[in-house]
Amino acid sequence: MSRPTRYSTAQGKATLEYLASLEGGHVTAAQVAEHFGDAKPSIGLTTVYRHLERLVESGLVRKFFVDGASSACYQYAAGDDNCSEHFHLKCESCGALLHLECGMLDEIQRHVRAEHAFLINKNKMVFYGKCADCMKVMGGAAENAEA
Amino acid sequence: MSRPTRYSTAQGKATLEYLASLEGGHVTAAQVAEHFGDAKPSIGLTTVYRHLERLVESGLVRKFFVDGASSACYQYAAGDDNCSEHFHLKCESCGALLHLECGMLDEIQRHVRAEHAFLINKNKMVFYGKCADCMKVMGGAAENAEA
DNA sequence: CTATAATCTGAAAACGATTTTCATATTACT
DNA sequence: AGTAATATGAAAATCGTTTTCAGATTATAG
Repeated sequence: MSRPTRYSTAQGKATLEYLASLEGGHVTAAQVAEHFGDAKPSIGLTTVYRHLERLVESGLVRKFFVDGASSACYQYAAGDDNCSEHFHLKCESCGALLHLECGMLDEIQRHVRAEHAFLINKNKMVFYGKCADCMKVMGGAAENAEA
Repeated sequence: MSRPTRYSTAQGKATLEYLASLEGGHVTAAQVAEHFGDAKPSIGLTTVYRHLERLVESGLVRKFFVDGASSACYQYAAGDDNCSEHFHLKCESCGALLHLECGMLDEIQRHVRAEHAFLINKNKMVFYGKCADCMKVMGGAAENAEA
């Protein structure tokens, strides 16, 4: 039914390779298309979306939404190895998107599964809040300040 | 600068009261507008968005995005009382949006703050994964099935 | 109670991300 | 080669949200 394509295409490979080359970095569909603006196999935005969607389905790429950003973020998932312990923290004050390496999330997963009968997909975890720098700067009061 | 308005308006009150009447339920801006389609103080979508934004800023209402849903969700925040221990679980298989009452999230907050210098805003927490029913039905394999 | 200024309302237009359409090009398989 | 299946991408269509702007409402002064 949703058998992965039997066709190999230059654009598909290029897209995946580009994502993989980012070493954990995340990009939007538009950024991918822009990256291939001049490249040999130029890739249109429509096609980028199609490949990204496919890659997400196949588990090779992570897709997540960050409130504040207008478009989805895509990130190479490295076969789950360097990825399963790698989560996102979004600072609501300065807009920074930080990475969090923390085994504690496994405990949460275990707990929620055991006590609340829900199996968390850690890939999409995004926590919102305030980063260290912003905490220093604004003590604990103030609000606004989108980067 | 962002002084809350000194004006009281029928639409603003109606919007807040409607949210509050939902007892923890969440709605989209469109749903709010639709709800007031016939009502005495009919409220246009534009105005609904404006009031919701305001209510979110003032902390009376929670706003969160759920991947898969195309629009933002708004939920009465009840002055932080019945709300601070109330989080969301989104089943990626059946689409259900479940509620989670769990003190463990406080531990996470404490840990991430202490060890990772980041203060999590628990309001926006949304965990993705698979609900109990879907786990039963599909064992552990299959994928698709948006509700 | 009337005037005037500040604020609100909402229809319509603008926007921006994503999806769909569709004609064309590419690839797989015979 | 030849045909069918699949991929491509420009343009159009969607859809949620924001902006514009003229007209309505409310606050406050006089």
